[in-house]
Amino acid sequence: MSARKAVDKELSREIIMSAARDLFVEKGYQHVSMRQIAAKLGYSHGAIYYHFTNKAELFFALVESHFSMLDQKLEEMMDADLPNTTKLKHIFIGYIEFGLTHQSHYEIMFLVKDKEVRNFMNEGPMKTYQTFASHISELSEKRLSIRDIWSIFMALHGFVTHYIGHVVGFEEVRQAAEHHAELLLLWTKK
Amino acid sequence: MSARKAVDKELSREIIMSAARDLFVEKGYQHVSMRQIAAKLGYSHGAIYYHFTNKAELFFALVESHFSMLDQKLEEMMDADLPNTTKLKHIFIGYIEFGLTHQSHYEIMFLVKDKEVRNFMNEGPMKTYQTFASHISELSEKRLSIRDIWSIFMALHGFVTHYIGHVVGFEEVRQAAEHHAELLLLWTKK
DNA sequence: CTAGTAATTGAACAGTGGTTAATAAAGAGG
DNA sequence: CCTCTTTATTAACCACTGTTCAATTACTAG
Repeated sequence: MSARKAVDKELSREIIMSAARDLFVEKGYQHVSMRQIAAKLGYSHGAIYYHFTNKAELFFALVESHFSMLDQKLEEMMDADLPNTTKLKHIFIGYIEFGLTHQSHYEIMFLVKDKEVRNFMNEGPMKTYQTFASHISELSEKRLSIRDIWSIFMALHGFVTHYIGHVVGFEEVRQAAEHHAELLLLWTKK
Repeated sequence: MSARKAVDKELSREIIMSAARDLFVEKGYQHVSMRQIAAKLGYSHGAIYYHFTNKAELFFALVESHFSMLDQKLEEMMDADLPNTTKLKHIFIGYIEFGLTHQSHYEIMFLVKDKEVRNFMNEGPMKTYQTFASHISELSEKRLSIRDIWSIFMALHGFVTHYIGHVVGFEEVRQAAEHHAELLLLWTKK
C-alpha cells in the first residue's frame, strides 16, 4: 500500500481542476463527487482535500477562471481583422460554444436562482453582459435599441439553455447554432 | 401511533402532486426527496408509494398535466378569427405569457435535465412542439425551414427562462415580450 | 359484529455523498 | 542515518437518498 506517489506524479491544483472541469461539464456540479474526480486521476478522494478545502472551493476556482475566459473570448473576437458582420456571427456562435462547452459554469452564471449562491457573485454576469452588449452595438449595421440587444441575448441564452444537459458538447449542435446566428444577424441589418 | 388517517384527510394523487410541484419548482427534481414531500403534507414518506410507484412517476404525472394546459392555450389561439400575422404574434406572446404565468409548470416542463425523468417523458414535449411548429409554419408568410422554427422556439424559450424567478408575472415584462415577438415576426416575413 | 380491504406507518436496506483524521510513505536537510 | 515536512491513503462518520415491507389501524360490506 503506497501512501505517496513519486514527486513527478504528484497532484496539483491545476491537475485536479482539469479533471474536475471535464466531469462538471459532463455531469453538472451536483452529479460529480469528489470520489469520482479522484478516481479519474487515479488518486484517492482524500488527496483532493489536501489541495482544496472542499468541493465548493474547487468549483468556484473553476468558475472564476471561466468567467475571464468568456470575457477574453469576446475580446479576441473583437480584435480579429474581419468584417463586422463576420465578427458578429463569431460572437453569437462563440457565446453558444462557450455555454455548451462549460455547461456547468454557464448554469451557475446565468441559470442559478438560488439566492445564496447568487450573492456569491453579483458583478460577474453584469460586467460580462455590458461588454457583450456594447460590442454588439458597435458591430451592428443598424442602430440597435437596448431592447434589440436584449432580445439577441435572450435568443442566444435560449439556445444554450435548451441544449444544456441534452448534449455533451458544442460540436453536436454546430449546424443549428450557425443557423441560429444567421437569423440573429437579420436583426442587425438595415 | 395512528397508522391511518380519517377518510376525509386521506391522501390523494392530486394533493401529493400539488405539494410536490411546489417543492420541485423551488429546489429542482434532484434536490427534492420523497421524505420532504411527505413532510410537507404531514405524512410519512411510505404513504406516497401507495399512490405513486416511484419518484419519477410522480414527477411525470405533473409534467403531463402541464403540457395539456399549454396545448389547449395554443389551440385557442389558432381558432381565433384574426389575420395570420396577428395570430403569430399572439402565439409568441402567448407562449411567453404561459411560461411566466405558470412559472412552476414551465420549469418542470422544459428545464428539468435529469435523465431518469426525461426517459419517462418523451411524448409530451414532442407532441406539443410538433403542433406549435406546424402552427407557426402554417401562419408564416415565408416558407420556414425546420431550423427556422426551432430558432423561434429557442428565442422564446430564452425569454421565458431568463425571467423565470426574476419576475412575478407576465405583466412586468409585457413590453419587452412584445418587442421580442415583433423581432421574431421579422423571421417569418418575406 | 366481523372479516376483509384500503391506507398509513416506521423500521430496515443498500446506496451515495462530503468531510475528517489517523496513518504511512517519499523526499529534503542536516 | 535520522528527523521533519509534504503528500497520499484508508477507514470511519454522519447525513442523506429511493425503495420495500411487515405491521397497524380506519373504514366498509356482509
